[in-house]
Amino acid sequence: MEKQILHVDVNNAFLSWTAVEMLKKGEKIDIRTIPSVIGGDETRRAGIVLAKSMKAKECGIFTGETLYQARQKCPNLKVYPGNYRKYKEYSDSLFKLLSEYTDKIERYSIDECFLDMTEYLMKDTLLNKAYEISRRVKEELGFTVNIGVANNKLLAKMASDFTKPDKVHTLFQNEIESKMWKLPISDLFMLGKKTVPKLYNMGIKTIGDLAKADKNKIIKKFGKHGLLMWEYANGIDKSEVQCKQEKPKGIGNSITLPKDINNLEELEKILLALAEQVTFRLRKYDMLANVVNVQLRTKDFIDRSHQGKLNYSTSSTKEIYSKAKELLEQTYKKGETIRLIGLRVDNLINKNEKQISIFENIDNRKQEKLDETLDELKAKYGYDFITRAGKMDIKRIVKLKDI
DNA sequence: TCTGGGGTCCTAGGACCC
DNA sequence: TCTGGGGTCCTAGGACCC
Repeated sequence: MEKQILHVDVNNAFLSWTAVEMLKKGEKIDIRTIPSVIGGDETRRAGIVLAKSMKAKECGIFTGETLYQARQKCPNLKVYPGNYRKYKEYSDSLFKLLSEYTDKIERYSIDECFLDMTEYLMKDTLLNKAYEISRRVKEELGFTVNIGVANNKLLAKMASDFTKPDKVHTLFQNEIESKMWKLPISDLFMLGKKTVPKLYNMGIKTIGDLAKADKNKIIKKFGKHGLLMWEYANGIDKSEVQCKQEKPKGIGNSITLPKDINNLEELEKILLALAEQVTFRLRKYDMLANVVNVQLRTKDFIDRSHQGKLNYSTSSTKEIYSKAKELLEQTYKKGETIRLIGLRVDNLINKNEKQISIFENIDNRKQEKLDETLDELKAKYGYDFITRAGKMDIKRIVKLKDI
């Protein structure tokens, strides 16, 4: 039986949600109606466009570009900061509303959901449900969504991306040719800025060109990714809506430093703060890791990373930090000027799947216990309550974000 | 005050083993 | 002495997504 899929995508999510929040607080101007963007913090050297209004888009502003460039394009642009805690609340409210329609729902990102409606349609049509959802979200939550209606996830996602805002679009099998094949290749999901020029060089400019291209030739040139893009161009996607919230495969935190750093000692201090954040999140999932990865970005935007394996899995701040420090020393070249530092842990397992390792430091167990106790205090009194000695100065550098 | 942060998956090449 | 070759694990880096 054919699947009945909806893809719900919030229009200009961060900007819309900020607009709704401001209106609630008595603001007269709806920032959705003026040239405006949500931007990162320029004083922290994170000044990029995170979301834009339609008016800002008309000026040629795009997500990801610098606020500096955005202002050049639109001198009267209004820039507002983001509020992730609030965004999570709005995201939750949307998810709650959508959950009334089906249990088979996948939270694809903070502002996108896939709904498998196959078993939940009764006498109504998929399209009617889409219109109902669209209307209810607008009336009850105050922001608009685009909804894609199709028989698989890929086509639903492509459909929700057609014209915006506040639209419902279908993309059924018999509409692929008329609605999708005429689109430029860059509009296809999973075709990024590196692949598009390569296809152009092969004379493939539209999604239709790719769909009609020789499958084996595409596979030969692009490997596995080639097969995927050829299938997508033909509207083929067998993937299921993933209802259950999957455990993460890895957890990482990174920070663009407010000022470039060119010595190991200062980097180590930041690394410790990152280790505390990363392992705190790891323990919250009741998981352990045994791969540690340290990333550096130089002032010239050159990225370099080193990873290493532990002989056992752990969530201990001390153990992870100790390995991370070792990796940092391998990665950092003396005197080099660093813009960003990041720490990730990978190869995660559930805490209860842990095997006893002969390599494990007995101290590790005690450390994990200590960490747990500290976590409980953090949960009770707030993340900032517990601080390691000598960490206060780092606090001003690494702003602890929503955890 | 020009370029975020959090993820997933894939690939190429080296080490190592038989 | 004419330098195999398959399999696995590991690492660094890249491409893509929101």
